[in-house]
Amino acid sequence: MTTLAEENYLKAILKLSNNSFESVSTNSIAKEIDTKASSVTDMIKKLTDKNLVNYQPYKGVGLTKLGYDTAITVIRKHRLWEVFLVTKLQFQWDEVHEIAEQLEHVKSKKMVNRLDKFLGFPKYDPHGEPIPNSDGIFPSTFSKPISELNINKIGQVIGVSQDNPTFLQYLDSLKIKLGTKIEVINKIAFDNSCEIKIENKLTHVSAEVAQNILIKEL
Amino acid sequence: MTTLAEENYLKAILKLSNNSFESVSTNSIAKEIDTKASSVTDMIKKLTDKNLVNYQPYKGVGLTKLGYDTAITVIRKHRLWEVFLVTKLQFQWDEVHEIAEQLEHVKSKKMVNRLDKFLGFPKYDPHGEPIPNSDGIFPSTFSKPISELNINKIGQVIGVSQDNPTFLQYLDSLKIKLGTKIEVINKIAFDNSCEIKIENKLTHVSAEVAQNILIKEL
DNA sequence: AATAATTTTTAGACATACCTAAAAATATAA
DNA sequence: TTATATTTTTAGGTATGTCTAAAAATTATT
Repeated sequence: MTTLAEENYLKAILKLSNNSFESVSTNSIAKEIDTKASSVTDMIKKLTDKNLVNYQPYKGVGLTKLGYDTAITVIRKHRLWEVFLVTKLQFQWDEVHEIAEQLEHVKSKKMVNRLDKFLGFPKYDPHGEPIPNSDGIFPSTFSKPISELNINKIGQVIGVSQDNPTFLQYLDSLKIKLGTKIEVINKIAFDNSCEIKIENKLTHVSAEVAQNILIKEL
Repeated sequence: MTTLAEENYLKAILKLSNNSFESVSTNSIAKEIDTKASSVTDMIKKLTDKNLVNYQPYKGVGLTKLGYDTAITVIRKHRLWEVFLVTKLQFQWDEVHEIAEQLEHVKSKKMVNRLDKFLGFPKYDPHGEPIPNSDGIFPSTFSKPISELNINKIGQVIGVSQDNPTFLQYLDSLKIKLGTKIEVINKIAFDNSCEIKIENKLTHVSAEVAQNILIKEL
C-alpha cells in the first residue's frame, strides 16, 4: 500500500520522465515537489525497497512497471475528479486542481471505475489532459491548441492550457466552454491570430488565446 | 488546520458524548478508535493546545465550541459522501462507510456545499443518520424505525440501521429502497411483527426487520 | 480507612517524512 | 589535468502519531 507522500513522488517522476521509464535527477524531483534534495534521496530509498523505482546512487531514478502503474492510477483519479468538480459541481477550470490533489489519494478501485462510468467515460480533463482508462491506457486521439487546427476544420473544446481567471472570464464572454464546437475560418500569418466561428458567429482571437484553447479535432 | 488523526479523535469524542459537550473518558476513546490509552492522552494534549477540547487530567475530555463545530463538519462530509456513493455511484448501503472515511477528510468548504446542492440537500444518509446543514444544524424531524410508526401512518424510507448484506438483499426482494413509502397496516403484539403496505401490496415483516428500517413519518 | 483493582499518565522508543549541515561523488572550466 | 562548481548522499535532528512498560491517581472492595 502506497502512502500519500509516496504517491506524490511517483507522480512527479512520471511527469519529469514524460510518462516513461526514463530516469530523472534527484534535484529535478526536489524542484517539482518543492522539497530538499536530501528528502528526495530518503524517499527514493523507500520507493526502491517497495519496488516502485529503479535507483542507482548519483545516476537518477526511473519508475518500475509497478511504479508506473501506480502513478497512472493516481493521475487517472486526479483527472476524473477534476471532471466531476467541473461538470457536476459547477467549479471553474482554475479552481479544481487543489481539491483534486486531495481526492486523487482516496483508495477504492471500484469507486474510481463507478465514477468514470457516472461521468460518461470522459477522455480528457478540463485542462485538456488525457485520462487513462481502467487498464491505464491513454486515449488514442490527442488534444491540440486551436492554433494548430487547419483552416475550415472543426474542433471541440476539451480544455484550456492556462487557467488564469481573467482568461477564463474572457472565454465565458466568447461563449466558449467545454464541448463548444469551433471552426477555424482563417489564420492570420502576420500575428498568428485566428478567425473562428462559434455557433455560426464569427470572432477573432489573438495567437495567445488560440494557443491556450485545447480541442480535439472532429 | 486539523490533521486527519485529530479529526478522527474529534469524531470519536462527539459520538461518545452523544453529540454534546459532555466529557468522556480516555479509555472509551481508546476503545472507539482502536488505539492505546497512552496514545489518547498524547493526542488530547495536542487537541487542548489547539483549543479543540477541554481537558482535566484524570477527569476526562469534552469538546469546545470549536472542536464541536469541527467534528460536525467532518460528520456532515462523511454523510454527504455516503449519499453520493449510494445515489450517484450505485453502491450498496453496506459498502460506503470505508470510502466515506477517506472522503470526509477532503478540505474545501465550497466543495462540500456544492456537493450538498448537487445531491438535493439530503436530510439523512443511507444509514438513516441525520445530515447537519452548512450551519451545522441537524434536521428537525428525526428518523425512527417502522416498528415505532402507528397503524395507518405512512413513512418514507431514509435508511437502515443494520447493513448486513443478507438483510439488504431481503429488502431488495421486498422492493424496499431509499424513498419507498410504507404504510403500517397492523402490528402484531404477540411477536412485534408488522403488516405493511408497499405500493399497494401487503407484506408481513418480522420485528427484527421492522426495527432496522428507518423512516421519516409523512 | 486501608488495600486492591482499575484507569490514566509519564517516560522512553519507533516509523514516517521532513529538515540542515557536512561529506562525497560527479561535472565543468581553466 | 587539476581546480572549481554543482549535484547527490550521509549524518544527525525535528514533529507527528503511534507503541510498551512503569508510575501515579482514582475508584472499588473489604
